Amino acid sequence: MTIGSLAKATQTRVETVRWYEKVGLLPLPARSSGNYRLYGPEHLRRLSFIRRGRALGFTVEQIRDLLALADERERSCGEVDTIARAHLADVERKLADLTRLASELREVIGQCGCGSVADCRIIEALSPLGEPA
Amino acid sequence: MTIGSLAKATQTRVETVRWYEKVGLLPLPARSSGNYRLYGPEHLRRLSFIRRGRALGFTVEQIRDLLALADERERSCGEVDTIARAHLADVERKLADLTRLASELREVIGQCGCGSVADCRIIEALSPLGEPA
DNA sequence: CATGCACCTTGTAGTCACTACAGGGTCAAG
DNA sequence: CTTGACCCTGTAGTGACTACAAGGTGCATG
Repeated sequence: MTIGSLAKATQTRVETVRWYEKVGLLPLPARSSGNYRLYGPEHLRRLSFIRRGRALGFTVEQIRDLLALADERERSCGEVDTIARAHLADVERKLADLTRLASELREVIGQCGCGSVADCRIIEALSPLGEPA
Repeated sequence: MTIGSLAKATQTRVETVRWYEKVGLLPLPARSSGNYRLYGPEHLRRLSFIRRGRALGFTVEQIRDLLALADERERSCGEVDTIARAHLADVERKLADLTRLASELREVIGQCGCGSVADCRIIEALSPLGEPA
């Protein structure tokens, strides 16, 4: 399959596929007589793995590690577990931050009577030292 | 005050203060005889505004808009409200995404019996088409 | 056979909000 | 007079792509 079909099959942009190749996540594919990249089912599997990992929020470096581990099939799964748990902890931290942030924002917005900027509560809330300008 | 004191007072890095100046969020300060930047209370107020906005997750562009609006004090506060509500909607979307993601991750991790990679559920969960490698 | 069009190629530069130097200058204390 | 903390400008790097520019390939249609 060409890069276009591979991209479509994995919901990826063509440029992104080439970028994964450049940073070494995808192995170099065969080339056609006209120098087009030609991919097989192996590439499709690997790219699917990468995309699923990205959708779960793993960084490219984490995915690189996971791919390397996945290739050593007899090895213990402990490191995989460690990476995944570290990532979950990260996500949970972000979740807590965002939750706090959303409630602060809701509070700020709720106070806006939508009069003039001079007595806008939102602007005031952003200016802890007094009026701006 | 010098850039260092301003930075300390607003919990900002010196480089970041200079960067805000470069992108036009902070007005050019006076200079000392030795070419040091010299800031007054006006700069402190403005930088506090910027930092509080960033802490609430507004983008630099949104803050630029908010600052411009804050300077027109007789204007209606509607646009400020619009920006803030758009941002809240954004945050709530991210929150929903992260929540879904965390529960997916927890599920994947929960299934890991920590045997060998060959039958690791985490790796399997990342490979929707079958085994990787 | 020529033309058009979709697709492919390489390479470079841009995004966002900083961060990290390198290579120097300034200032106050000891 | 030297040390050390601070300051200056400018450039390059971060992550994970995205967006071209300038050109080549492959196939269908006239």
